[in-house]
Amino acid sequence: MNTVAFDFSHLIEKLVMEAVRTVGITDGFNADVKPADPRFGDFQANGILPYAKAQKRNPRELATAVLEALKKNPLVADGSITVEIAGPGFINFKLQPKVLSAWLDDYGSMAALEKESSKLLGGQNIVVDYSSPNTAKQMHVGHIRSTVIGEAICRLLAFCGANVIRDNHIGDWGTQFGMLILAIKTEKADLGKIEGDAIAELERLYKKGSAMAKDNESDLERARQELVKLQNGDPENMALWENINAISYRSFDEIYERLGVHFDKVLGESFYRDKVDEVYGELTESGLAQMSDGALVVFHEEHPRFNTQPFIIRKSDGASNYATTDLATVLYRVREFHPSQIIYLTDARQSDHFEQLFLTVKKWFEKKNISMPWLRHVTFGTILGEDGKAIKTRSGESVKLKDLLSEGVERAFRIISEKNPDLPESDRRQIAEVIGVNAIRYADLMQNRSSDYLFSWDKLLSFEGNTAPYLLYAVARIYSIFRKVNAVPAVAWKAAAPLETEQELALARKLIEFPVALSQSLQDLRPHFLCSYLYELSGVFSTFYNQDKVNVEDLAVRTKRLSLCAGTLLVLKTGLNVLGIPVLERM
RNA sequence: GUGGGUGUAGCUCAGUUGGAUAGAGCAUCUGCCUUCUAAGCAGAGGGUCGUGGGUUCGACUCCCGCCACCCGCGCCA
Repeated sequence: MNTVAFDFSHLIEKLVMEAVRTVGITDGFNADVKPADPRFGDFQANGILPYAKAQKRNPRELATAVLEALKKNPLVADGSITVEIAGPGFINFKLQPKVLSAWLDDYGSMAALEKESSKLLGGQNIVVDYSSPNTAKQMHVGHIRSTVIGEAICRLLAFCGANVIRDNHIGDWGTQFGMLILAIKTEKADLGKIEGDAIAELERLYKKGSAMAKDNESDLERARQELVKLQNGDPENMALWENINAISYRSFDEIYERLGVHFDKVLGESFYRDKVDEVYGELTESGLAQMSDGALVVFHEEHPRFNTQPFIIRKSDGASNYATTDLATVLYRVREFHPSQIIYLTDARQSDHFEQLFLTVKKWFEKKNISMPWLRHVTFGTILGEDGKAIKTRSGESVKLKDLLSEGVERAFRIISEKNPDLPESDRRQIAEVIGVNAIRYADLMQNRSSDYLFSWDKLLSFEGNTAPYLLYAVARIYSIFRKVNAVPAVAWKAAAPLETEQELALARKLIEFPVALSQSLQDLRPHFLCSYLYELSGVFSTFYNQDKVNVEDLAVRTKRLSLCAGTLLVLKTGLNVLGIPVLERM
């Protein structure tokens, strides 16, 4: 049985709202509770000021009235929470040490944290469409964001109680196959007998086919023919296509394995190829789509741009495109998974496409009386090269994801070997794998996803400051403490001395903010809020670690500090797990 | 042309939706390893928040104008 609230900002908001009601305010009031600067308290309610302004009342007087009402609340009356007014009318709240330790006791296990957090989304089905590489090409640095941010969002949603369907919408049915098959046939390449890196060989063949088609009109025509044959189910080309996909999937899985990413559904665009006729039919029949220059398109009359900028759902040559399969995919997902939300992770350049898609689906579903899930386009910025321009897929210069990960692991291995030469090499290799891969992952997660970022080896592989190694280091030091005292990490607040030192209190106060950071990340699906929180928590822990020795003679003090360590470990582990990052017991 | 994004310390970035003295990391400088892992800790310097107006008790945050860069805009995904 829990003795204190999980999310104190909610609790305090409730207190304020109750107090406000007793002074006669019934509506139009927003408590606006947020974590406070430690100088002022643990939380602050700023809502008095805007309300007083709107009502033309004196904020200080109003705050005083609310304060008097707050004092009647049992938690304030018994001294668990102290309240005061500051400045023009801020209300500051400070939690007493016993309340902090009560929280740490109530929520001292991952199960307890997850149980509370899962109330946020309570079992709704959410489809997340992320990663989505194209077959016949290697995953490159540009795929990091969708994959890593997408995975973190899936884990965040799942931790907050959603039933997440991870769907990798592979690009396996595009125009690239005509040129690729052309090159394969020209070289008489045997896909079953490629030596070495098969996916790299496919990529070479694709580039060759692409160059052939570009230089020579008849080759371009041949490529088109190969594509048509494939789309008509020609056995030879189908066999090639299946082989190409098998090779591609193997290379994707290598990356996903390293990143710990596992999909529930891997339905490529090809999966929808027999479902597009229904889309043409329904959109035409319902009057949403019309012919224009030989193509089937959707205009949105009420929209200032999409009234003239078409959403092309069938090309003039009769072939389907991205828009078609996306429409068919929404319908399939709604029928199959009954989601409350469908979330797409792609870079921001596709905003128009998704806006048009969502508008079209909305009207389509209204006509067909299908309930509309919340369609969300979660965008992220572009990864830029040194020249400030987007790293291009076909430039041949793009950094392969595989190489990036290997470089990260290599660098990590050198550092570990230098810092900790006594560890056996196999241990150092394992540790390096976790640190290298997750330094890269974290570098992507820790910044606000909407901005572009400059690709730089040093940045992605940095091991200092706000990085995964810093967080993992804090975790490793906690494990080390428990090894030293020969105990397993667990909280034991009943036997602990009261929280006392500045560092102990600062750490406890940081720990109880976990639910706030979690909700903040969830609200806009921005993992960087959680990263910032975990980084700050690690910083507060490091200060505590340097100031307050844990392994001391006084048993009650030692128990308290060990409990703080266990609590910190728990929150770090849980938070990192939400981000998709495993922890290490030593490094 | 039009729509969107970005602009905060030398560099790379945060800034919880209008709150209290704008914060980190890197780089520079000063201290701290016989004591639980120094990938760490304590501290110093470094800012006209692109720019000009406006709104108000209060603006990096909201509104308007301007500048710079990036991206999208009919058969790629």
